[in-house]
Amino acid sequence: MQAENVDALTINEAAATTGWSARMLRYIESIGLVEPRRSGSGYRLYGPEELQRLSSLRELLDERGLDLGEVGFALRLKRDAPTREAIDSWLAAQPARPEHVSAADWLRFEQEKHQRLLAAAGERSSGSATPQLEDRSQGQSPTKSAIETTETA
Amino acid sequence: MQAENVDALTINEAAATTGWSARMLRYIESIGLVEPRRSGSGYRLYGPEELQRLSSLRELLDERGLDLGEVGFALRLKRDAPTREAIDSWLAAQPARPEHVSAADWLRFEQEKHQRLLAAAGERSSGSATPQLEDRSQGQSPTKSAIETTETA
DNA sequence: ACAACCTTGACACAGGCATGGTAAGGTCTG
DNA sequence: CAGACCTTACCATGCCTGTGTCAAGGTTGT
Repeated sequence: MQAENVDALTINEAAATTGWSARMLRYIESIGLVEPRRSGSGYRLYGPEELQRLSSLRELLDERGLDLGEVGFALRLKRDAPTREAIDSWLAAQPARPEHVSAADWLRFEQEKHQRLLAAAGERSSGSATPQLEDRSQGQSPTKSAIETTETA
Repeated sequence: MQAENVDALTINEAAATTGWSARMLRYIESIGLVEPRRSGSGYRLYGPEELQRLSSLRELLDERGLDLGEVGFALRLKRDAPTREAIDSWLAAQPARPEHVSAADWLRFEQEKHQRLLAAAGERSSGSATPQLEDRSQGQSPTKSAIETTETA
């Protein structure tokens, strides 16, 4: 059979044209990033799409500083909607507390949310933790609220 | 000074309520996933938002099987639009090429698309509202996340 | 003043990632 | 058929991650 590999390269040819080593091409396949089809006798056959993918994969790593695991993660994420949403929701809470919300209000809101967490987390540790840095003072310091990270300006 | 830490826990208290060890809280901070503010004397102060974030971070790892690097990657992705687009474009080529399109044609199309992306990425940096993940202000597509974007625009 | 807390820094260690190499054995082609 | 190519499987290496622990030294509340 010599016609099955039209438009496809074997592993060393693919390596030569994409800049990966044959070893790495096998590795990349093993982690699910590229899946070349196989010839009848088991040879890997890299078609244009695989070659394209491998080239841009290389750019991703070289120019963007990613690693294979990260790309693989993105790939998995693309397929796994629940995890994707979980991540999105985590990210949503992450860097930007809305600037226009007063820190105090926002904090109160968040605290409420967190209260449940604390309760759920259990107070089995209530005696041991010696919470001596608790909110014992409610005096309004003339400056601003306890959180100065937000300029609230 | 005892008023600066209103509504905030020190590291061991935070550890007790979030299920992480103090050691890990420092590590998590070192990789940029959570940034507690500091007291005047340098103590870490974990407010409700940090506690919330730490708790859901734990869920992400325990229930979703992620690791810190992956979450950190998602976070970086949220902030780095060019890389996000590069990944999106890579993913676009990934799972589903319409079976009826000749690989050669498809490759040509992808290359073209890639060209545009590169061009666009080059002259970005003056762009205004870099679209954030949760930035569904006028959402027209329901669940759009960092890695989902590329349905053949 | 003293215990209990906090800080940074370091050593350690298991496991995973990214690579290369090598060996034993099929496949293809001149 | 022989040589060049492919396959899988294993061993090795260097670096990174996640985690603990210990040390020397500030901070804090009673």
